[in-house]
Amino acid sequence: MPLPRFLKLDPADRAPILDAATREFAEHGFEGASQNRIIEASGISKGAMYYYFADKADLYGTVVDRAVAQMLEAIGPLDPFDDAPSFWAACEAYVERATMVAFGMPELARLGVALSTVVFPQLARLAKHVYRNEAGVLDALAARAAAYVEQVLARGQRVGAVRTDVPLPLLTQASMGLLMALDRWFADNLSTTPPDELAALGPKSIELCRDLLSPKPRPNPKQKGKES
Amino acid sequence: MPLPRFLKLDPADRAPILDAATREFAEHGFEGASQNRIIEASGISKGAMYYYFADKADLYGTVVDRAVAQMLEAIGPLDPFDDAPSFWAACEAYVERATMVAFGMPELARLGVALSTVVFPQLARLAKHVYRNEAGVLDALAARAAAYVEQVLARGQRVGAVRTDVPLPLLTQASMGLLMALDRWFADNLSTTPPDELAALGPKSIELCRDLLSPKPRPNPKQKGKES
DNA sequence: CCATCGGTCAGACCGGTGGTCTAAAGGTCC
DNA sequence: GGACCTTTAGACCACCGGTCTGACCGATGG
Repeated sequence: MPLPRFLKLDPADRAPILDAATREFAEHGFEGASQNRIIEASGISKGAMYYYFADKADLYGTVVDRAVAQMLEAIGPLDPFDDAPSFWAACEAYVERATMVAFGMPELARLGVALSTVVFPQLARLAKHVYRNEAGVLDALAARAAAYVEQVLARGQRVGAVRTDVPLPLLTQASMGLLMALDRWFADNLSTTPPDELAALGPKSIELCRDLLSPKPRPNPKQKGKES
Repeated sequence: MPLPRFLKLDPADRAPILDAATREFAEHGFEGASQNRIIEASGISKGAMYYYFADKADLYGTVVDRAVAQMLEAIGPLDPFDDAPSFWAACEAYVERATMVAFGMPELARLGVALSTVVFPQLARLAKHVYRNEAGVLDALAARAAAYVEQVLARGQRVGAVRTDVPLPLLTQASMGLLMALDRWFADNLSTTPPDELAALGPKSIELCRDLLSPKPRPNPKQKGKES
């Protein structure tokens, strides 16, 4: 995303700029961040900044990309699986790892890339009407994540762990929405809920996902009478 | 939210200000909207504007409040119900009405208050790290909507339509996340999906909600072995 | 040896932003 | 008529993201 000149820079010269920008964006968000402050903090001139990056959104995109790459690398790939139970076990483990990573690098996470945003965003699209979309940066991120989740669900379908009676893209959106909400709830209630209760709720939330996503035996799709 | 002086104003004097602000916010979002343009369009002076409203966020909050009130009134209350099937029927009808309303007043909906945001937001909290939160305006909205959904779910629990094995606030968040995602998907795919397919998907999405929220018969919570 | 060249970058500058402030006008009471 | 409070106009402020001029630098070649 940055202008090619920036990539030709010595990494030791690149880092302070991205670090300063990361700090500023993490602290104030995109709109609230001051390009001028970043310039001052990174010790380069305004001319240099606009020589390396097209504009503020470009800088933000570069910063976010770096952070996401770091987080994804720290989380690692989905464990292998070959049937429905192992699929769900792999998902549970992945989410757990992602949570740990997010807690391990809170500044990165706060970059506008809360855990939920990295792993299952769609956030940008949701927010589009309210907030300005940082020149498509988050859209791209959301699309990437959606593609990833969709692929995971497709693999889940192949081993019979995920329902096939709903269009996959819709199921993907639904899953991301649910996961985001769950994630959010845990983040919000971490400090106010007793740890043992919280621990019990982890499996519960996986259960919610399974209830949503598992194939459902429907007696007769044509009939709709209520049976006690 | 506005300063009390504003409320003492003749409604005929209030309207043009709010109308101009609504138009500007709907078109450009909060950050993108220009206070100066609103002032110019509403025909008052800058001094008057800051005499009536504390700041931009205050004006935005007032505008949003009015729009939400209009939408909620247009949607109406949840139909009465007395058992699980009638509960789900009432929910389906409500969502359907909400959708119609949102389509009927797209400018209002686009105010930053997409349907999903009015009815099941939590959006603001999600987006907090990325975007600036318009001085708590959306937080308040989200809290109000969450309270409403939670109350509906509690009533659903009372008639046996909603599971009780998960803390209600968590279930509320989860529902809102799912509903938001579904709503979003429909909004996105409205133009590119054949109408008949879309019509078939409406009930499907209600089915997803039911799968998530219905009480689940669990054989034995202590045992965890996989049975083929 | 010097002129020129592209690449790099410093910082003055621009229009626009949200928000403040002064001072005058209007309304209403004694 | 004068005092007092409310309302209003718009100059003004600091800061914003972004542009642009021109200084500086190392490489090239005549």
